[in-house]
Amino acid sequence: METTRDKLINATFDEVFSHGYQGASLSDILAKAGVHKGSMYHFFANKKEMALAAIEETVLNRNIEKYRYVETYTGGLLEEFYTRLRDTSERDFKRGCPIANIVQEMSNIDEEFNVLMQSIYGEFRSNVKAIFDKAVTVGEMKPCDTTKLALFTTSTIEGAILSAKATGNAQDYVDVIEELITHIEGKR
Amino acid sequence: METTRDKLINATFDEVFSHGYQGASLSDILAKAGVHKGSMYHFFANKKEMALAAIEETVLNRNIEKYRYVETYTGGLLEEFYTRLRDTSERDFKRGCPIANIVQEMSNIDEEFNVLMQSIYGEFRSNVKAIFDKAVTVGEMKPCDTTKLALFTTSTIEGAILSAKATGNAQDYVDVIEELITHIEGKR
DNA sequence: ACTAAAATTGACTGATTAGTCAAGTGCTTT
DNA sequence: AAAGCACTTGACTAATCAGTCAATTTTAGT
Repeated sequence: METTRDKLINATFDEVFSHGYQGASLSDILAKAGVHKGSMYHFFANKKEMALAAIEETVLNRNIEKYRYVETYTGGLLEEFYTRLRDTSERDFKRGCPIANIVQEMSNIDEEFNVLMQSIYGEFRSNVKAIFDKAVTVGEMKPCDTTKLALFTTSTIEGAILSAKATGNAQDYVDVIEELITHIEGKR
Repeated sequence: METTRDKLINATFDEVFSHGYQGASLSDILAKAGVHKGSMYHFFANKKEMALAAIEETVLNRNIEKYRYVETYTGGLLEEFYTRLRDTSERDFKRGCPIANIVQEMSNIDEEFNVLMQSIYGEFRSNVKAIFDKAVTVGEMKPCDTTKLALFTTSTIEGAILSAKATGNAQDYVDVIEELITHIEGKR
């Protein structure tokens, strides 16, 4: 069952993803969630705390499943990584990447957002690094500076999503990803 | 001499760069510019038109100089491109890339912003493509799909700036750029 | 069934928002 | 010097913003 708090978290994440934090209207969130203002202030101190909770919890939940395969998978780890990278079915190129959006909008404005996004972004990077590290361990890849490769990979992925958002053309994402994969393959 | 309109354009660009379009306060812009509200509405129909003008004109002015070297330069074009890429002295990693910021914030919200950013982003890409094209022409680089290489390059640059903004570490930008240059060098 | 706590309701506040406008200033042209 | 136009001034409006709160209902524990 979706509790009142869940409704608020989901509506907030969606609204912030669409309009940014500053552009997110509290009344719109409440209308979307079907929750009254007083109820919201019962669960959250203010708009900011609710938004921070929405981002943290939503991203956390998604990532738990997203990178589970790395631990269980034994063979063809990089291929699996590529396949997931190529998969555009769950990407929303109109809205872009929720993490990147918030980083761009809030990192230099608000310290609490900055801290949260630093942690989320760092986690993203270390998840990718873990894939490369494992690929090296199991012999799928020659030893290399996986920290820098993960930084390069995550940066390029975010850039690819941005390009597709800027042009309105999902193919841009695909093209960048293919070139990125070629680059990573050069390390084998 | 800095006209009233110039003051408004500059203050608007700076304020939008810092706080985003939606987060930009008209009163703050006016205070920063030292211009009264009525004056502003004499030059611009509304906040949005002023912001669009500020972005377009500022970016236009900067790009006119930024890529002039491509036409005049004859030898070591790629090296010059790398040097400029490596130069972080004019980058503001706290605020990130003004273009990317606006794309992220506004492309999916407002059609006028979308059109403008699509044009600016397209120009960025074709400027980079022109460098690779010329490099191929003068024999600095083997013939290749310069359209896709330019897409990859611009995407990765934007991703690099985002990474540095997310972590607050300018070195991230430098590291990504070095890997990017290595990748481009592979095409020679 | 009774009590207490948790959750909900919705009207209200004060601040801030973008935008309007009538009156006034000052430069330019004749 | 007179007229006309570009520009400036700052008070004003209406809407929206986040946030408050006392009263009420619902739920849970005994």
